[in-house]
Order: sequence, then structure tokens, then C-alpha cells
Amino acid sequence: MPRPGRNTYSDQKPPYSYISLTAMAIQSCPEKMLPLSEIYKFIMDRFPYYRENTQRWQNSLRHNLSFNDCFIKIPRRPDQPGKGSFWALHPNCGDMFENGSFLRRRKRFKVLTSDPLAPSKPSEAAHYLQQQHAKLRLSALAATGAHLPHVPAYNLTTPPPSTFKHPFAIENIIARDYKVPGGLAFSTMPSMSAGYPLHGQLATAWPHVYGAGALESAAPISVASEYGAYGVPIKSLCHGAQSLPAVPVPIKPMPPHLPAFLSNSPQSLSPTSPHTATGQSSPSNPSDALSGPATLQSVAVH
DNA sequence: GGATGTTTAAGACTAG
DNA sequence: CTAGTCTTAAACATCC
Repeated sequence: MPRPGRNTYSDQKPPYSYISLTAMAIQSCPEKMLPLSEIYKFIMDRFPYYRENTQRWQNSLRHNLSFNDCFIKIPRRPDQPGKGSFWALHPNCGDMFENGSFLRRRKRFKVLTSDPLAPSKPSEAAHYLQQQHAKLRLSALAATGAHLPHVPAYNLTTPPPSTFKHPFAIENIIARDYKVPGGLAFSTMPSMSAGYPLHGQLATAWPHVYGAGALESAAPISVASEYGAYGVPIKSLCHGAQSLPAVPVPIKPMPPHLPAFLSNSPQSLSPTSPHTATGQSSPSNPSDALSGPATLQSVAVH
């Protein structure tokens, strides 16, 4: 398999697994669920590599959706006509990836039936997500009168549709300078032209992560891994006030230093930036957003 | 018929 | 080396 080694992935296979890519797509939409076709679209929009050989990778992607418990199928409601179901991430799957590596999961997500607090069966998880989605829709409705686009309602009236924050969410992956093994460091900003999403966009996509400014301005961290983007101590990002235990959990302890993310740093929340990967970019440090808020570290249920 | 979804299988790869 | 993960391929079923 190709490994990151050039200064761009525009024509190369991105170093993300299909699970990661799918999770990115799902997380990128406010509803946290997407039909298959939209997942395809998301990936093709952002990763030019996947504009070719669509049969091949789409088959693989479908395989992953079905095969992995971390993805749950949510039937369309009657008012949502269309083909196929929606796909969402299992509420408990927040910690599939370990050590910040998106190349490979450390543990495979498996639903557990022993956890009384969280949905474990796919059907229950789907129901849970649907409920959360309903709340979200209400919130969004309530916010329509305001000038804000459809997402910020998260922070207003209801909890986020899901309180877990995925470590492999796209903002964790790319919202920082990227260093490739060959020593070439390339910023996410220029690489945007290659189809990679943007920080500002991410703020729109993950308002519950970015909106409160909570994770915006982390201090720079030293990334041990030569894969900078993957070495992000994402765990810490993903377990804020977490209510749902994550199933495969483990994570290494965070560095003791406490980043400045606690101080509010609204940064590029750019509500005007639609869901697009085109030129707009965050003027802020791409490397800011992702350091490890050790305080958010939580529930390492093992 | 095409898109979607499920399942099985095999080989490559990586962490422990 | 082994076990787990990832990718790819393929066959088949179901749905619109």
C-alpha cells in the first residue's frame, strides 16, 4: 500500500482507511448521518484519488459499512424518500483509533451488550441517533430565525446530537500542518487545493467541537510520530463531557501541559463558510487546533 | 437494471 | 511469529 511520501495526496491514495474516510463523511454533516451516495460524494470531493476506480473502492466502502459494527444503518423516515438508508457512526465507537493513528485502528469496534448505559445493539443505536437527530432538527428549527446557519443550534438548546467526539473525525486528521515521512511538511492550507477540507469548514461541520472555542487554540504539541497528522493525541479531543462510554478505549496519557484551548478563541468559526473544500482557509495556525487537552481526557473504560 | 447492502474469502500489512 | 486490521474482489440478495 502506498505510504505518504510526497508533498501532496492530490493524486495519491490518502493514508486513511475506508473507515476513517467514512467517519469523516458522516461527521462532516450536521445530522451525523449520510446516505451512501453522499458518503461517496464526500470522499470524491475531497480526495481526488477516489474519483477513479469507483467500483473498486465503493465496493470496499460498502463492505466496511456492513461489516463494521461502528457503522449503523438508519432507515429513512417516510418524509425522507430516497434510495438506501442513512449511515451513522455508532454512538459508542469514539475510540476505535489509538495513538492517533488513522492508518490503522488499534482495536476493532465491537458493540458490547454488557453496557447498560449506552446503546449497544445497532437497532438501539440507530434509535438513539434518530432521537438525537430529532432534537437537532428542533434546535436547528429554533435557530432558523437567527442569522446563523444550520449548525450552531447545537450549543444553544440541546446537547450535541451525540456527545462523543470521534478521534478520527476529520478535524483531528487534517486541521494542522502535515508532516510526511520524507521530511516534507506541507500545510493543510495549500493542500486544500488538492481537495482537503479546511479548518473553517470543520468548525462548521463540528460546531460542538469548535463552536465553544473549546478546542480551538491548543498550544502546539510535539508530535512524536513522523506522521504528524496522525500523531495527534486525538483521544483527548474526543472525550469531553462524555456521557457515553466508548468501547474500545485505551489511550496513552496526555502530555501534562495544558494547552491554551481553555481560553476562548473563537477563531475561524466562519459561519459563512459553507460545506465546501474550496479555497477558503483558516488564517489561524493549522497546527493549533489539535493539541491534546489533557483535561478532556476521560473515561478510559477498558 | 442499477444502487444498495450482506457476506465470504484471501492476501498484505502492522503491532505486540 | 501471531493475531488483528485493512483492502480488494466477488457473489448474492434486496430495493427503488
